[in-house]
Amino acid sequence: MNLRELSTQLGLSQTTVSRALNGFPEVSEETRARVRAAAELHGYRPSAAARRLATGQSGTIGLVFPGERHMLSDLLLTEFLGGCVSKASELSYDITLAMAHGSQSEEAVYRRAVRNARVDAMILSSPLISDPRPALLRQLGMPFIVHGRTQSSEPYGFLDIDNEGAFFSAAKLLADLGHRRVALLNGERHYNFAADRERGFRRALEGRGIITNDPFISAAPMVEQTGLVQAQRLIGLPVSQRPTAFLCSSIGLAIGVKRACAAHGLQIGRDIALIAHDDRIHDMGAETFDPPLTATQSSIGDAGRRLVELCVAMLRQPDNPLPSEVWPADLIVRQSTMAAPGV
Amino acid sequence: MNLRELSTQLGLSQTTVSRALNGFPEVSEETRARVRAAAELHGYRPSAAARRLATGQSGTIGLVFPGERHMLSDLLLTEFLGGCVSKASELSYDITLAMAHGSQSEEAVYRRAVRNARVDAMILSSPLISDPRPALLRQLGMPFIVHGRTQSSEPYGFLDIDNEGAFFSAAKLLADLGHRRVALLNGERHYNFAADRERGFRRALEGRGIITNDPFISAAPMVEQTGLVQAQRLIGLPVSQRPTAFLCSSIGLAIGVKRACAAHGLQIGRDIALIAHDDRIHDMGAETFDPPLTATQSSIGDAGRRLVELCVAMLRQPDNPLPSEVWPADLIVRQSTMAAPGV
DNA sequence: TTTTATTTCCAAAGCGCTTTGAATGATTTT
DNA sequence: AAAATCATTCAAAGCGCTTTGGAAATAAAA
Repeated sequence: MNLRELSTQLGLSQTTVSRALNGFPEVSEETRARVRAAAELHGYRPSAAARRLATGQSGTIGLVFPGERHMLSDLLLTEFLGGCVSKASELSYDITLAMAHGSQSEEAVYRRAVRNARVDAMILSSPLISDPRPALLRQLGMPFIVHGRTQSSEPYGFLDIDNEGAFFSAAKLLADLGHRRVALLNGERHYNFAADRERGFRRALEGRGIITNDPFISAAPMVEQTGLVQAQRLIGLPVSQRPTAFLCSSIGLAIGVKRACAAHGLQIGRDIALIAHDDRIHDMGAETFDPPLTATQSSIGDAGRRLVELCVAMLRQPDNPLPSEVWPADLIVRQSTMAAPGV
Repeated sequence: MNLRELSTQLGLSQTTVSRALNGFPEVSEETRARVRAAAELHGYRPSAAARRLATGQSGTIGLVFPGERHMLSDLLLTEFLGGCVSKASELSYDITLAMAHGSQSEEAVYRRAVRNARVDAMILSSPLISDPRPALLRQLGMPFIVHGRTQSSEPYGFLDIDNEGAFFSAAKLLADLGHRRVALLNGERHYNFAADRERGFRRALEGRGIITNDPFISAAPMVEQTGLVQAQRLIGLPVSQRPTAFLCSSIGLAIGVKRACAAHGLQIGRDIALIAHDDRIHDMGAETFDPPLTATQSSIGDAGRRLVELCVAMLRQPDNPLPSEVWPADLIVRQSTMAAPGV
């Protein structure tokens, strides 16, 4: 059942039926109701393909799959994707994934996506401090929104969490608890979020005479293995020099830290204080950690949902100012933090 | 630059240009070359939307995001998705994700996907032993291919690995090594792959007087936590009754088993034999396990790639017989297996 | 009553491609 | 030389929707 059939059925023109169905004002409520009823009755569904051709909109948002892994570590990716897809479904948008393949550069992926015009907009994730993608997409005329922020002179829409503030609060808590040697297990340095977190960390501790030397800061993929290795290295230091507290950029890292502690007979929350950022990954909640983990938290799934929402809003009202949301990441104090030994 | 412009440029009809570009035989090689050159020169890209409308094909393959988590555990999902997307890119197909949202049943998701006709075909993953989806999609007239198999009387295309054979070989190896108490840590029972694996396991051990009692078989989400809990339970048994070997359906489970062993001072490859199925997840290779893990292996990423390939082939040649590929999962013996104690 | 808005609806022109059915000219065959 | 065959090319009809620019009918204003 297509539009023509439906309209002849109703004795109306395609124009009127189309407008009735799409909520245009210049059609009387009475006929609108009639049209709606008939559409419902005959199970009429407009053809996505025809609409796309006519409007030039594809009803699709693109997402580039990270080529190198642990770029967005896998668990984060799934959770984020889940959020995007679920909100997109609600708004009857599609999410399509692209990926750099073979020898193709990532830039080529974006160029191809734009050329083929199969997506109306793109979501950029894991932006680097200095990321070429916003400039590229703007130049190509493809609308986009960034999950996170980047150092860029040109304007762009984004949704980010307050990484600096979160890590400032967390580090400050540790300082207030009397910790004087605090380690930061962070993500890789070229990511903007990692830089923000380190800045918050330093701002809270510096000027208090608290050591924030390089050996106490790691910047590496945020996986358990990294946490284990780095914590082992730090715990292996002489007792008077080793950190009494760890601040981790992910729960995965925290798991590694815990294992390293266990291997040394140290208990989290008694011998070592531990705070991690909690992205609210399914089945990896800070509250189910043992002991329950003090954490800065912000749901990456919700971020995905909201990004899609913002993206669609951008497409529908292109004249609105670009979105720029910064979500707080509240510090939830649980049992993994305690006063520094000897305080 | 669209087809009309290009064709007037060339002094040819749209028909000829279209056919030249799409490799139809009834156009001379000379004009084909001319057309190609001109298209290249002007950077002509056919409009996906127009093509979709004209052909009724969307150039898109759909994948339904598992609503409940650990259905396809997250890491597997990412790896699988990565494979699908990478091959789809090569074939210039798109992958779009759908998802059950809110109160919607999963069936509704499929129905909606079909109604909206935004995908040409779908890939079904993680089929249950008795799965309603193949019947549903066939009835709705949506082409599909299954990653795995299911108990179904009606025909369907699929790509699966030889789960039964793999677990038969693995269990047989353990038996040959003299193990008499072997535990199976499997995925949840309603999944077809889990049933296949259990069957292979039993076939290898039964009739050899080897215990395959229920207490030695677990069927639960294939995550580390499950491995830890189940192994702790089993290792907690009196020494004369506890298993001397574990067969795991995933490396995640194996990690849990190893942790349980470590807690009991048991060493994999010396005190306890361990074999796991290795889906070749990035950064989780059996060969980097400590000790290197004896494993049945088959890349889930490659499976994703191949499924897309088969799917596209199905669409292009609808008259070909339905694909039915079963990949072997070779048993690679490494250092985690040894003769049973006292043999 | 005539004029002017206002509301409601319509015909027709795209959107850019594929594909059917036919025409043209060149080549063979009779 | 006429008829038949083949290799190329083309004009035109969709695909199913949106949207422009009126037109008809009704209501309000003069």
